Amino acid sequence: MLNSRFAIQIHIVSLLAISEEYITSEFIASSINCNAVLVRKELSLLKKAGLVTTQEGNNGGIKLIKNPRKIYLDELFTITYDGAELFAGNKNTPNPLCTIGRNINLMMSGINGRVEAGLLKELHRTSIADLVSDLKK
Amino acid sequence: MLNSRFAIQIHIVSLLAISEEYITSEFIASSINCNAVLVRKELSLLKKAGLVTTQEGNNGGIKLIKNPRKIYLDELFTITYDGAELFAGNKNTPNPLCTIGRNINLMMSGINGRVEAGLLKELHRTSIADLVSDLKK
DNA sequence: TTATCTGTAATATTTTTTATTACAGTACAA
DNA sequence: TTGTACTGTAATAAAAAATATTACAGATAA
Repeated sequence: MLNSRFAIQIHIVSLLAISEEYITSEFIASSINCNAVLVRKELSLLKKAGLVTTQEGNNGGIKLIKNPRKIYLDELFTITYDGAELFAGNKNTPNPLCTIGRNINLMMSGINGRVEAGLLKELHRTSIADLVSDLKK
Repeated sequence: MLNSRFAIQIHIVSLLAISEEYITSEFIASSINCNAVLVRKELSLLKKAGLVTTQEGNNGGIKLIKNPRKIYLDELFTITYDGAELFAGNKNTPNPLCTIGRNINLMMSGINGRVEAGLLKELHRTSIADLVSDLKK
């Protein structure tokens, strides 16, 4: 199973999408039920990507600045795992004296590429607005 | 990143596909460069799924019994991660008092379902025969 | 000027993954 | 019929990754 970062980002952005004003990272963390530092780390990436803005100091917090209709899940996925080669698997160096050992990393990298491209295409079909409108029905 | 089980299965089956006779789990493990017990665990699943046969005792080992042209990567993926909800992420129980907290698990489960279906479709486009014929070119 | 935020680093804890050890069961071959 | 070389699997240990905690500097509103 993947780590929870992608799920955390979706949670964060969904929560922001239904919130009118600034909400705090502690509030978000208590909704997710995880540590607020994890939330702030993801927020840092979301901010860098231009999805949210933050207000430091008293009564500060986080606010969504990108239209949730235009936030597709592939964007979040890319923000989370960019360049990670999620499906390539093994980190051990395979035996170069074996035909498969010599080639497996390239094979896996190819598989990873095709799979990831398909994945992003699928994720692009759903926006945060879709997700939160579903739950309002 | 995912664990290495999917990569290990692909490695195992590819190696078997280019081998004429029985090969041992130790030999496979040395090509992958991982512990032989991990290999045997995957082999146990591959055997259950009817892809390989094993011969115990001296001079024994493992042999492929399914045509590598008919072994598509989605089959291996399913054998490896069946029912794991790979993309659903977080295991913590989210806050049921929050609208998003109440709904996130269902949302993620839906996303997981769509993504996984697309993934399997993509993986079905590549067979083990494709993989090993590529590397022979 | 105090209380409440963000931002981030450093560290600790927990969980997952991988490796190791051990040994019973099988079968070939001398 | 006995030694050797396999599979199969359980139990445990070690390593790595994920998550949580603590700490504190900097910002800002009241």
